[in-house]
Amino acid sequence: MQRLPLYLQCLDGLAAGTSLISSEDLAAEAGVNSAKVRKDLSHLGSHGTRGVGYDVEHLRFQIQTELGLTKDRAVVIVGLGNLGRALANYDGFTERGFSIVGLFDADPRKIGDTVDDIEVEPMEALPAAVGERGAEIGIITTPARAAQEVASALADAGVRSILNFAPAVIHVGDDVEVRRVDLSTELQVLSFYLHRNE
Amino acid sequence: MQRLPLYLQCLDGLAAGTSLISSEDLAAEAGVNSAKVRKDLSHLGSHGTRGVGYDVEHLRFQIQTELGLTKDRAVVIVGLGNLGRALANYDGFTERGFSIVGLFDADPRKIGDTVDDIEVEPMEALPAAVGERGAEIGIITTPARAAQEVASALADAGVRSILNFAPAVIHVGDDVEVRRVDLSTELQVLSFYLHRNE
DNA sequence: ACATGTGAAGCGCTTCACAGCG
DNA sequence: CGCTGTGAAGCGCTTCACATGT
Repeated sequence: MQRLPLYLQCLDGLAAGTSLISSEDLAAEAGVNSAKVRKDLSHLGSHGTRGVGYDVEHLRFQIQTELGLTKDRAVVIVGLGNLGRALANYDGFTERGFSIVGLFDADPRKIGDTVDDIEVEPMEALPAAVGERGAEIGIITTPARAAQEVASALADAGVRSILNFAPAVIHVGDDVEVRRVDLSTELQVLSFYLHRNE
Repeated sequence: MQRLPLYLQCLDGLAAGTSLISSEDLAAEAGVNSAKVRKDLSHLGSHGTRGVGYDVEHLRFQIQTELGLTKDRAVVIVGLGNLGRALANYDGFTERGFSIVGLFDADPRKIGDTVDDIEVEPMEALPAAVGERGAEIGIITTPARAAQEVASALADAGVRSILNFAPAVIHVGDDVEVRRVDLSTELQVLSFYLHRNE
């Protein structure tokens, strides 16, 4: 089901006039097999029209519903180095229904800075802020050494989903979903493919 | 083989004195099954010692060799918005043997800016720069609408691996490896899990 | 005794191929 | 006639379990 956001992105990239799309065309756009597309979409009870294809607008709505994108999600970011600041300013989040409701950093010199009109708060303010503002997702953009402590703090505060950009593996309870995005890992995988063809 | 960078990261995170590690311990650290670790490591002819475990330093060397991390890789970044600038400044790249050899942007106002001591050049300079500086990897941090054009330009210039942060699906020839990192997609997947438990 | 390395079984995802429907 | 929806086959990854080696 990790492909649904990909499909959504493909639908967004379609020419403005397109109101119908076949599984074949969507598959080509997404770079996957068309049977896979049909199976994925059938899982959401998506009734396309046989002989015609899928209604783009309806499909978009169904995917958004399945992903729980119909309501806004409150997000906090911990660690306002270059990456944290870039994410705080990233329009793509707000455009897709993710509201940033808090920025936190352990460095006293950064407290009080404003990034994207939001004030940076100290770590001590995190637990209360998460509860009061209903934050469900935490983004970690700290150095590796701070990542585990921050993850635990987020989990304790009630955050149930963590997106970890720190180059460290973090461990939390089973009730918290963690996704790891490591920039160096991505380059290393590319390096592997380059190396393979040498 | 996408797990090798993860293992490498776990090895980096180990306490300083640790010179031996069992598949069980490494698996726990990485959050995977221990049989998987052994199978992965056996694929690189990694001879651990039965009854003892793996030599951490030797293992690290073997993984780095397998990933082709023994030589530096030259990287160019296209698109110097917030994210591009954050990546240009990201120490993790240089620490792991990836050298940034060029920064490019289509916006004339950004040309000549320096980011991390590197000057931003216009898109027209890309083809020659990639060839002269031996760039093998291109990072795309442009808006979605520019991503395809930039990807094609990179491929034409001779780049064989692309890391795409733009929220768009790009299409290139089979001789170019593309990895997609979409920040919104990550949040959408987390949203799905949140939604699932509601 | 203990941990690796690995056949073999298991499992889920992917792909095929076609029946069913518009 | 065209495209969806889906059983069934295929395929690769994961996991088990144990023989092997130190």
